[in-house]
Amino acid sequence: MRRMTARPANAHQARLLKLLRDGGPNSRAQLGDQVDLSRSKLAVEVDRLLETGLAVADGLAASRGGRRSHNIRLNPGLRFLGVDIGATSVDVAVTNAELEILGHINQPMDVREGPVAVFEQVLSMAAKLRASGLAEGFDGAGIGVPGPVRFPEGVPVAPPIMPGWDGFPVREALSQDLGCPVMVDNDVNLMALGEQHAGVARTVHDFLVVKIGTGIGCGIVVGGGVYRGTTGSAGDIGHIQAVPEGRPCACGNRGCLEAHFSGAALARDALEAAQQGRSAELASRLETGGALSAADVAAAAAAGDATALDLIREGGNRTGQVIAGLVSFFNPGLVVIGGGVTGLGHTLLAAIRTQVYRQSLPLATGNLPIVLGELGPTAGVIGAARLISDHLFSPA
Amino acid sequence: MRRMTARPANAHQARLLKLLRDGGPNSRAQLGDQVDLSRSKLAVEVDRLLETGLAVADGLAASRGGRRSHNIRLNPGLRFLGVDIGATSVDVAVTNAELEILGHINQPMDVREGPVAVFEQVLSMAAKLRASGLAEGFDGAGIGVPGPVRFPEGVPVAPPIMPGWDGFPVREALSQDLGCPVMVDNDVNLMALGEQHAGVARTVHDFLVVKIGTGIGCGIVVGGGVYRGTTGSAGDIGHIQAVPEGRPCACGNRGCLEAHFSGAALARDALEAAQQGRSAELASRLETGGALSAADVAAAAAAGDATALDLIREGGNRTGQVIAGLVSFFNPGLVVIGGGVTGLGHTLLAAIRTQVYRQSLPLATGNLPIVLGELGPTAGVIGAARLISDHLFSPA
DNA sequence: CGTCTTTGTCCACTGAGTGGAGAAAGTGGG
DNA sequence: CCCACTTTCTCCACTCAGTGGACAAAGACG
Repeated sequence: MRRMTARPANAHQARLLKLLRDGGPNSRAQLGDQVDLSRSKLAVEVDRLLETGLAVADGLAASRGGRRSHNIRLNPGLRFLGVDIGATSVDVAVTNAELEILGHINQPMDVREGPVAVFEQVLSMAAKLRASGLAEGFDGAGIGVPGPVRFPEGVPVAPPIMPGWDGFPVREALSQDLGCPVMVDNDVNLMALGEQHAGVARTVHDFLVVKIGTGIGCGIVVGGGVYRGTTGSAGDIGHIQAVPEGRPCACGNRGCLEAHFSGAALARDALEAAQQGRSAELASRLETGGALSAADVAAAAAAGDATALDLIREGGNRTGQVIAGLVSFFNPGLVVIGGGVTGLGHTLLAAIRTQVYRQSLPLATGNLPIVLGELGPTAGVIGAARLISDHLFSPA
Repeated sequence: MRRMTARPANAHQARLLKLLRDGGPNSRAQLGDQVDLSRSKLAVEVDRLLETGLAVADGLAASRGGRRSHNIRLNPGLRFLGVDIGATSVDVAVTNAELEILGHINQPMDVREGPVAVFEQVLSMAAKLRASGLAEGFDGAGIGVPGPVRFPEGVPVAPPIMPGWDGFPVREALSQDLGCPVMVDNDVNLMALGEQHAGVARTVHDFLVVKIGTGIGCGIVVGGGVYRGTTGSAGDIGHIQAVPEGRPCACGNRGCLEAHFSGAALARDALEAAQQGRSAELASRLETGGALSAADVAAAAAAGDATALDLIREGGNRTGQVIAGLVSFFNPGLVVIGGGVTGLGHTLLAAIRTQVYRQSLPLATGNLPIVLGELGPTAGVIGAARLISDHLFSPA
């Protein structure tokens, strides 16, 4: 199939494309109910979408008791590639134009191997998805990387955990390799977009997404759009001081949140506890696996291990303290907790909630849900697809 | 003079009004250079503004070497009232349509006396300004109050330092009393608007304004617009924990920034230092004045008093620590420090800068100016005028 | 005094969008 | 089965904001 190169010619068409993306197949009449255009105008714009191939007619619509109407849907052959590059693994997924995941692969990987090696792997994963018959090509791709990005250019800037990526033209390079438009963003921002599109944040306009993985980051959504800050580093909360004169951090300061609680810090703490004999559960896991990770702590906690539970609670308190500050400052309508450490589940959530509800003022917390993300590991790739579709479904 | 009741009929007129407000008198041709409209269309819209009396012709424009052009300016009879209600004083000012201050009064007052008493005072101050010939009436008024506001309705919600104001229909009541449209906002947001309109933040789109007065608050500007949060309490950073297990705060928690550094806290600390004999300078000032305020500490510091300097430095450190967190999170393009405590000047600023530059990541601080506000006590009233003018200069 | 430039005015034309008339295609009651 | 009613689609004349070119007015400059 030849890839789509058409773009909406005006704001009306862009609007319609987004409605079709978010609401699935719709009849002309249903579309008309949502866009406030005269039927004539609507018909013209829909016809143009059909002509350009962006949308197609698709059978009869459910009857509402009158002349039968044909459904319009986005071209079912459209394919987006969503790539979520984490610190230690990559997710690659294919979606259709409605951003439904058709295929999803996750592989371990180390970002520090540099962009060339990583992209080789990403491309081979994309090729595998294509080979399995899910796509004959991609109409666009969204990429998330674990560090700040100069968004307009799609270039990582001074990323702490991925040296070697600084200034690498990710967008340019991938666009070349894949032969389609590419957008690049911070992984946390994409997670926020994902939860906004298909997760818990569908109806909220101002919210925060805190991702606790190898590091800690925060996606900020203001007025329905991702806020990236002046230099693209907004949401970089891992290096907010959580403990005065606390542990030394890789960034050179002491007491950073990330140094006290994150996937990496948690694994270190667990190892120490196991070695010092403070937890039989963790020690036995260490012996079995040869190493400990956040997942081991989660399992130990689930098994009722007191030390593991303490580690989670203490980390939750620290995180909650920082989030409480952000809540006072930002007054969001929702806080979403996500990332690899989400496996710690409700113990973690309870600790965070306790801190936030205790430390922030009632006006800010009164109606503030603090919840776990709904999409788990797919949030990033859905957000990536959403990013590129937002771009492609806007007037050129 | 009869008050203006006209409003711009469309977005073009609104745009023109704002250009005239921000750029002063302009010829039709100069306006044309800025709005990207055909000369014909521009002429039509300008004529309508002249017809409705919102703008007037005003002499000949400076020649650019061709047919001479008449200047257009906003009606010089338009008057806005800016009111900035602080915890312990009120500022009331009259501006013209270009938001230049024509008259400004400041009086001490206690917000806790409640809205009725305060408004009585505000109205009498407004009457005094009117009586002095500066205005025959007001075309609109902006009001800032020291607490969170449900912005669309112009009603304070759960304001900690002004009990008795909760739910009071400020906008409604003042609109009745003054006989003109009124908009209400948090005082810090107005300060941000003021610095954006006429101060240090004219060219920045994302910035923070930290106001250190009786309490501590923060104005947040995102994409050129004030961000108010879900319930209007965004920027309420006074109750972020700055010192773990620190001083008890009126809010019920311990270690809040406001409990450790603010006009009120500083005065308490100074009093203690004077009574304990740790500062001869402060003690003598206490004896002379009978009480101590932030201004006394500023004076003592200027005189070289070590204890006063320490108080300022320690407060600056605390504040800087909190701001460092906000900078990491928000990645602003500028941080403005303002409020009553600004008198502490560069000692304070240096302490804050040190903390922020040390604790936040280079990417966020690399090009981040941290400066004192430019407008001092007029920032609030200018922001108030700006608020109502933005409202009135938008299509109805 | 004539030429060039800037500014203001007029007007025919374009193109997006509207809203009503009517046809097409369904539902449901008698 | 027929008829009244509803929903959907299509067509078309009409409105209206806005454009851009022609021309006039008014100055600068050599």
